[in-house]
Amino acid sequence: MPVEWQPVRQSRTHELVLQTIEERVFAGELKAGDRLPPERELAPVLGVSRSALREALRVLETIGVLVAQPGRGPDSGARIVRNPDDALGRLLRLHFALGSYSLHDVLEARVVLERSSWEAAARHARAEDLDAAGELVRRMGEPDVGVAEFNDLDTRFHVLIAGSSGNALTSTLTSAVRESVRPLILRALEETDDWPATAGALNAQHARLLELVREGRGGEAADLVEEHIRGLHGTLVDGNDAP
Amino acid sequence: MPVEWQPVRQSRTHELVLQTIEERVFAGELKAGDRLPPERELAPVLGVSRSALREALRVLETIGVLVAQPGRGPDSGARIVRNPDDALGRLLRLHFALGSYSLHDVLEARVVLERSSWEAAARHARAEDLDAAGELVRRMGEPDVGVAEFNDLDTRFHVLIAGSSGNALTSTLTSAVRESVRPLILRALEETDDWPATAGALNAQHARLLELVREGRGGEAADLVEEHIRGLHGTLVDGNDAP
DNA sequence: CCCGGGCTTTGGTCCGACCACATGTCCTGT
DNA sequence: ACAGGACATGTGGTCGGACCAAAGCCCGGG
Repeated sequence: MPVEWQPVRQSRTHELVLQTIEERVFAGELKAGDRLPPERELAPVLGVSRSALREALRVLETIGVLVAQPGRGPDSGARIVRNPDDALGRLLRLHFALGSYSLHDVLEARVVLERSSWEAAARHARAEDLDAAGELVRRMGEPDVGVAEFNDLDTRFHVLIAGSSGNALTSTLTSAVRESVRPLILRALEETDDWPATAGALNAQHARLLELVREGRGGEAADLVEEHIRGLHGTLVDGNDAP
Repeated sequence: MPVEWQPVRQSRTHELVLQTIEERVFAGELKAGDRLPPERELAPVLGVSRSALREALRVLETIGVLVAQPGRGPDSGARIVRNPDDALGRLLRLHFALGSYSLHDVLEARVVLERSSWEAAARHARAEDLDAAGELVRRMGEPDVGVAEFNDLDTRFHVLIAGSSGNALTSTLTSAVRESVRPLILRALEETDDWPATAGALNAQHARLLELVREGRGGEAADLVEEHIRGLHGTLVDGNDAP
């Protein structure tokens, strides 16, 4: 089998900086909560300019492993954090907009991830999460709720359940995937003929889902959430088509 | 319900630049393949310094929607691309190293994603992909294959099937999740007592999986791949524990 | 016609300076 | 002694200018 060659072009210094910082993370020398030295100190230590260092830090920031704050005091400077959700959300949103993924792809991924989430939630969800979800359902059921607010509450509902499943990774993925189609779903809901009826039907499924989870019937919840998602996505118009 | 407040701090100009570029992507004005104006032109147009613009471009680059090349000619400059895999892989790798996700989370996510991939592959996979996968299995079956190479081939095997499932998103996610535990799996394999036996057992499952896909028996393939993954992850030692 | 060297364009890097802001510090007035 | 405010300090954020390296383009010489 022919060996796969790939370009080396590792000349860019900010990538080298990035690599050394990543290595310290992999080695466990940098943990969440740790602070990096100030840019003006770290740059000469690494032998690079402040600009190059800053670009590396910016990369880490967009990945969600670093935040930076100016000023003085214990919270200032660059700190290692764990915030993958925003980063993953932006990534998927942009790539979905660029057509890297078709609507069909997103639908199937949502089904797979949420089936798993609901099944796990039926086993592990804490009562307070379910209560919060119930509150969201109650609010979605009020007659004066608008399309935009409904979409927002629906997102939070699904993300909340994913979070209560006890699996941080599938929770993050679920959230990001749901976010990536949020504008599409919003547009579809806005074009609904009979909005109150649609909202009522969707929310009835929400209530039933929550009920199933409360009773620990994960399998049925998984089936219902699949139906729920497929039904909603069926009304969406695809702006993209997979390459 | 209390309204959720969140800090505004939108002062950083590179984020504003990022926002305007993202808007053009969402509006469809920037598509894959398009080229951005040179930095020295674009920066004054946007009313920012070149540094701030560059940091925004760096963000887009780490998300995998932009590549930049110096020089002259049709391939030079900053171009919009669609390459989410590397970005997502780096993101998950770092966050796994930071302990954002436990090994259990990754295991469950792998199971869910790959079950779906194999089921879909049994329906959609092209013959050439299966032939390539067969070649990988053949190579993994040779007695002289080392641990590192086996790990590499195994990764490519699973990623190849995910790619042949016809779903770009689950393929990307599968690949990224598999990559995030690559070093862990490598270490586990290195500590195996009877390496040839382990390799043989794992590869027998690979061969059987491929056979099932060729025969279109997706459900059985899904079950077997779940067993395959759970078996392997059972030998891993967790360096992280979910927070 | 070919070919080779210089030119232009482009991103990559570096340096020095300044800005905004939050905090610490110290001085002063009561 | 205490409180309040003015000042110093440290941090990331921004800016402008300069130079470097590489990849194509162009033109002149053979």
